[in-house]
Amino acid sequence: MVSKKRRHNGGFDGFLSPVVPKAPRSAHKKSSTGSEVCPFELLAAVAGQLLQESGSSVSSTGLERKKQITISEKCVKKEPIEVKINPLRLDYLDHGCCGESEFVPEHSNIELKLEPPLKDLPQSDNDSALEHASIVTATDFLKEVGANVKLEASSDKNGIDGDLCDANMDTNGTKVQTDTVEKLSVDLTGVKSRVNHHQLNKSCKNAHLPFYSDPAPGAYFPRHRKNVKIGHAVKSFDQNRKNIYMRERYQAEIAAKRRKKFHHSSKPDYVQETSSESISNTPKEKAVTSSVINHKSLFQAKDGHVKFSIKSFKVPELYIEMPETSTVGSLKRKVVEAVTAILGGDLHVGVLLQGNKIKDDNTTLQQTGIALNSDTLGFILESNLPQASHKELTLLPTCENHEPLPSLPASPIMDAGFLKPPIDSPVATCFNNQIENNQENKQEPLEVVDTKAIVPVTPLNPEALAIVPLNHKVSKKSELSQRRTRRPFSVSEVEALVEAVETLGTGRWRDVKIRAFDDANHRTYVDLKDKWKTLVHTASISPQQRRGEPVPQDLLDRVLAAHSFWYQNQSKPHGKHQTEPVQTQRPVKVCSGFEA
DNA sequence: TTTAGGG
DNA sequence: CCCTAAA
Repeated sequence: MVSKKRRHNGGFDGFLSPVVPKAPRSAHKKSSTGSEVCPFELLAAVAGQLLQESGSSVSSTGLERKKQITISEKCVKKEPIEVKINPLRLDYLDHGCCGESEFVPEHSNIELKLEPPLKDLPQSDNDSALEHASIVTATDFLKEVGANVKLEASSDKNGIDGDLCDANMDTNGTKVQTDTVEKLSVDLTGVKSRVNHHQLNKSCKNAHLPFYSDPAPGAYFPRHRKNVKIGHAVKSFDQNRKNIYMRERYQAEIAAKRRKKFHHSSKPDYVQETSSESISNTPKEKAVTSSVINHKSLFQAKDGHVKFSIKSFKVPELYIEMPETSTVGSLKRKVVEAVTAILGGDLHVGVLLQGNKIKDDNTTLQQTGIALNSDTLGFILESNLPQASHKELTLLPTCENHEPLPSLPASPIMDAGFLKPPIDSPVATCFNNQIENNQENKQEPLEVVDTKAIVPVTPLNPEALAIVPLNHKVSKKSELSQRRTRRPFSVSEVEALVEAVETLGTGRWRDVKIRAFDDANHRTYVDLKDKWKTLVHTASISPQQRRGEPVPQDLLDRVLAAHSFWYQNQSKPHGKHQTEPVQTQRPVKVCSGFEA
């Protein structure tokens, strides 16, 4: 590093300033390295201890567990263990008991995610430990909600369906409902386990999410305020599947950051995004690219009104043809393009009931039976087909449900990934927020859907179409989550940059931007700063090592001169008139491959 | 939001 | 280009 910096000044015969170390303005250099602990180790440790505790007695306190988990989260920045729960209470529905295939309105969401690096991780030493780890997380999570959770771990994979619902009541008499069937997948290097959260029906007083079969008695985690049994089964799944990641906050941050990137852009690209996706029972799509996102729709019926909460849409079938020699990256782009093309235009939504598309837009919800077949209701995005059309939206108006949905997660963010629900049927409907975020996947992570963004639109007037604009954004959204396309600086841009830096210096990128790239929305001051950095580097290496469009040597010379000059006169923003002596002193070299 | 640097 | 700690 040091040598690198010196190099910048070295080799330049113009102004050789004594290498005055620039006062680091930021000290983030190594802040977060080294001390981190392998997430896996943490998991294993935590799990191990828990196992012990649970095995020996019920003495371990929730606090202890929590603490440990907290620690791991802290240490493992990149592979956080996120747990989130969104308890909701509904008073309208009274389901009998929950069969797995039964669709149950979503009252709460339990989301859990373990995201260990699939690779690079030391082989886990103890499968069960890992498995427990995941359970623990869930437990902890539930605990926070004030629920008493009992978990039984099982290593067998069947038994997933059992009585999922016993009701549950916390000691405080608070009902905990988890009608959301959650599927959790955890891939722990070699250990593949899957955790399933089953629905807890509110109607039931005691919700039990039992862990089916369990060879390990020690896998019991009592000691919580409420009783919730969560079924757990170990299963293997393909590598692409990643874990569900749930921390809203985390994602929100990321999303926010993403947006930041475009703050210079004249258009509000980051506006809203909706996600594309669909709901359950739509006929299976086999398109290679079909990015089926998890869909899940909340369906509520109450006093003559119907509420819909669409969390995701299924993207229409897409066909993409590419030569075998195409790169995965190109495939991804292709998919994005295809999806964008569909979403880019006017938005059309198709309503599916029991797999059949409802074409008569004038039919009432009541007539279609939607109110009674909520579990087979689905929505699908459609391309600009003549037939489809906004009419479909009238559907919403019909239901007149203005009421904001209860407690929908503020930002149910989910990434669409390539996730093939093991069961591709109605049951899938119950899965909630499954997230697949695997870069290796060819599936393009479609943006998440914010239920709130959609649902509110319900109104009975053209307003509904107001969503359309959002959708436009949607298409951009997918772009947002991507790396900006590379746009090499042209020689003229370089020249403008050099010119600006010569006069403004190297510590006022904002000004440089305004001065020379004010109209170039795609060039942020950070970009300019970066470009300058590369220019300095380029200028200090031999021409043979340079790549890309060659930059005139004279420009590079000016770069070095300016760099040198400002380097020694660093932090002298004021001298408004500091002519760049650089120019003057600049050794006019004719290009040549000197350098060194 | 900007700056400054590492990735 | 991206990501982010600092300022």
